[in-house]
Amino acid sequence: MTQVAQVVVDVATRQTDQPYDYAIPDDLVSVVTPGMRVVVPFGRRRLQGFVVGIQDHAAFDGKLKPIQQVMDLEPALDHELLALSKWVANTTFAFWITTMQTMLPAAMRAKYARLLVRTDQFPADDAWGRQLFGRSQTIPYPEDLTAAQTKQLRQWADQDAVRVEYKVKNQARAKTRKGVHAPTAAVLAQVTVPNRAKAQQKLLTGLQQAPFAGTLTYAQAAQHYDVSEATIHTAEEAGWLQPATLTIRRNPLDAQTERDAPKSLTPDQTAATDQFVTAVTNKQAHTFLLEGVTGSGKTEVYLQTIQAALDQGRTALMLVPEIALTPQMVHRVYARFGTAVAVLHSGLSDGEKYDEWRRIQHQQAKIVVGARSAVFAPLTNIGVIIIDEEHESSYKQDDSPRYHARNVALHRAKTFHCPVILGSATPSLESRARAEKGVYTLVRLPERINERPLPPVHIIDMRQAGGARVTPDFSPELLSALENTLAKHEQSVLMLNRRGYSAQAMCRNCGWIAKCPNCDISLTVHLAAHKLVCHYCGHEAPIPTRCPVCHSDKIRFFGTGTEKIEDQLQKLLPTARILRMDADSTRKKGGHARILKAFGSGQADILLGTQMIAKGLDFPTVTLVGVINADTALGMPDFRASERTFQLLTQVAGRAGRGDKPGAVIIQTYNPDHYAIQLASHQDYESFFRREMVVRHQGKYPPYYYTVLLTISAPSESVTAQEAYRIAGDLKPLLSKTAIVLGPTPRSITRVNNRYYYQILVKFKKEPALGRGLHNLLTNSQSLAKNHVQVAIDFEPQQIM
DNA sequence: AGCACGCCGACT
DNA sequence: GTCGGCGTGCTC
Repeated sequence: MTQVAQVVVDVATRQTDQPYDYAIPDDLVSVVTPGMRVVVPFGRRRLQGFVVGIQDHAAFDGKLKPIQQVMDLEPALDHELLALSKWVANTTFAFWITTMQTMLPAAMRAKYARLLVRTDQFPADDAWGRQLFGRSQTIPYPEDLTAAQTKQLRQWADQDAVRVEYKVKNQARAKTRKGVHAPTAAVLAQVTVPNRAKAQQKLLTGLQQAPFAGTLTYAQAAQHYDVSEATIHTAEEAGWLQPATLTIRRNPLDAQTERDAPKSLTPDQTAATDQFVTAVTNKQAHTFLLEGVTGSGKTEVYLQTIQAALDQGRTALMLVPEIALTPQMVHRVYARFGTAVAVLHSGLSDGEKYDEWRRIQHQQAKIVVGARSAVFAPLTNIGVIIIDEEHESSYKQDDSPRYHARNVALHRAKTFHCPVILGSATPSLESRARAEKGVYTLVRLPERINERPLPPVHIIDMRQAGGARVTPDFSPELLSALENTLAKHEQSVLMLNRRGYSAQAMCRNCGWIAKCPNCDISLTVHLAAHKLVCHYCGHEAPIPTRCPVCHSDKIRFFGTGTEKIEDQLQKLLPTARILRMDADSTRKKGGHARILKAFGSGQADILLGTQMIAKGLDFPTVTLVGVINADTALGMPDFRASERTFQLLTQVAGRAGRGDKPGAVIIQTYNPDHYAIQLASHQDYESFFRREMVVRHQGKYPPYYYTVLLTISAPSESVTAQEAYRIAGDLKPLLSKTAIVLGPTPRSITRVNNRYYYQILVKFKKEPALGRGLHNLLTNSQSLAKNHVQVAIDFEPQQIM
């Protein structure tokens, strides 16, 4: 009886998004397991694929090709993750292969090499052929061949003089070090070393007096016995130490971290922890919404709940926004749980991520802390899942697979029968509304632990301040507050809401504006690099000295970029040391942490930056927080604009005066009466929630309605529009009367990278047939592929623009 | 995604 | 007459 494996192949297209049947060779029958990565022939290529099932009969009635090799000794995805990958693919309209790849560390994603091999038929006298191959039998397939060369190769291929081979490479490799096994006393007793070999003798007596167990690396052994690594090597050559290969963890975290003990809890914290622990113990797949202001001690509640899960022999998963995954935060978890913690964040190299992933898979790590993708950590027996700052939009991935970590967490929790804790000072409306309906249990931590009052918040009306303003961007109030803070040798943080406010180059004479040739958007001026950059496609151009239209030399810059604000500020406060933190200054690896560290150690007086400084920043030394333009987000045509503004301002306001000195917050705005700004200044989440719910109800938006955004794009605008209308037309008959279809409309920036984008937004309450319908619509649509049309489906999009 | 098969314009 | 353009269709 032949065994047949169903394999999903590494080709992410709609046509190939299905399992293919492969014969399992006899010698692999006992090895091949669902969840394993295998190499299979596909057409004339060789590809990586995932085994998703094993059967004794093929559904395919052609000749089956055999699996070529297995890439794993144990399945890369266990049963739970395999099923989860299928579920995520279905619910996010992604390809199955894409969701499976997403679950693995980057180092485990296949790399393909195309090789050219010459046979003994290969003509020895051909000049180009000799140059091409040199002495090698196999070479990488040559790039950029001329037409004549391609033809020559094809001819040789026909004559069996050359053949093309495909190789699947697995880059994942544990890092190893040379080491030695512990020798037995019996072996040591028999060793003789010459008298003059002082180092050897020292090592030998050392080993006899203080033997070690297991294995040590060369370096460890050398240090331990105070000899050189060469001495260890010599002993190994002499044969009385046995060589060993040790797997090294690339990311050895500060092993010296001092362990801390659980802190005593306030009555509120105790009540919350008790509820969570009960749910862990009773294996309830229940969701809690932990609503607690900044400084109310949510983290301690998390840590003690995790401890309870560990005590019951279970594991824990804790998600944190990437930006909040700071060394301080990570340190806190280590201090409590030591090496049982694995951390997954973007600062790790691929190799380090792979090591952490393996530690989790091998159950050496019981607690996983990480950003969005850590929700797929290969934990088994999960006892609790925590999502901190649950309102953060970064939990939703904005390219395929467009999953929301919160939804994935809820699904895994059901599988493991464990509770989910969603924590936030400003919960998303979706979550807070579910708590209102009793779907989630609302748990509150209303008080700050040290009862430190919230800093006073001043709202500056920038419409009024017009005449008095020192510069267009600084009100007198903000400037004098900055001066005072500087005089007191205290630190300030200034936030600039950059969206839509980047510096542009314009001709004062004719009004010409530098635009991107590939996108419908103006280029942004980067003074430091002295060039124009498109933030959408990355196109770069030099800053012109003369206008290309009227040839005048009156090119000026306008708009408010962080760079420009920094210049203004430096002129206004010549003695201030200003540190700028934005996408440009943090691009390099670790740039973010480096800037924060410099500021934390007092190397600057003012930290100027974009939204990223509102989050993951915790410096007790900061006494003034200024927001230069609070309301740029409010002008966005997005129903979440108010929610975002409220969350951001509430968060920023919580940053001032965390230490002993009182703080102050100054918010400059053109909408001083807007409820999001008013309520944020009072940190009044509950009122904001009630108010915003009314708005959402009237607008038929989440949480009252679900949304699905279809984005249709193609290189031709007419094709894009035509397909968008066709899709909208096909969609409407599938929907009930309560559903609303908006669009198609061109996206606000219609052309990006020479593709045109149209959108359709569907709002609905309950459409059981919609998911299936959308799938069918795309699978059956032949015209799409033909016209290079791409359709992206985003369930519950975070950005609608 | 690749890769091949297949049917129409500018070259040896 | 052939080379080669990229439209169309398949990969277990």
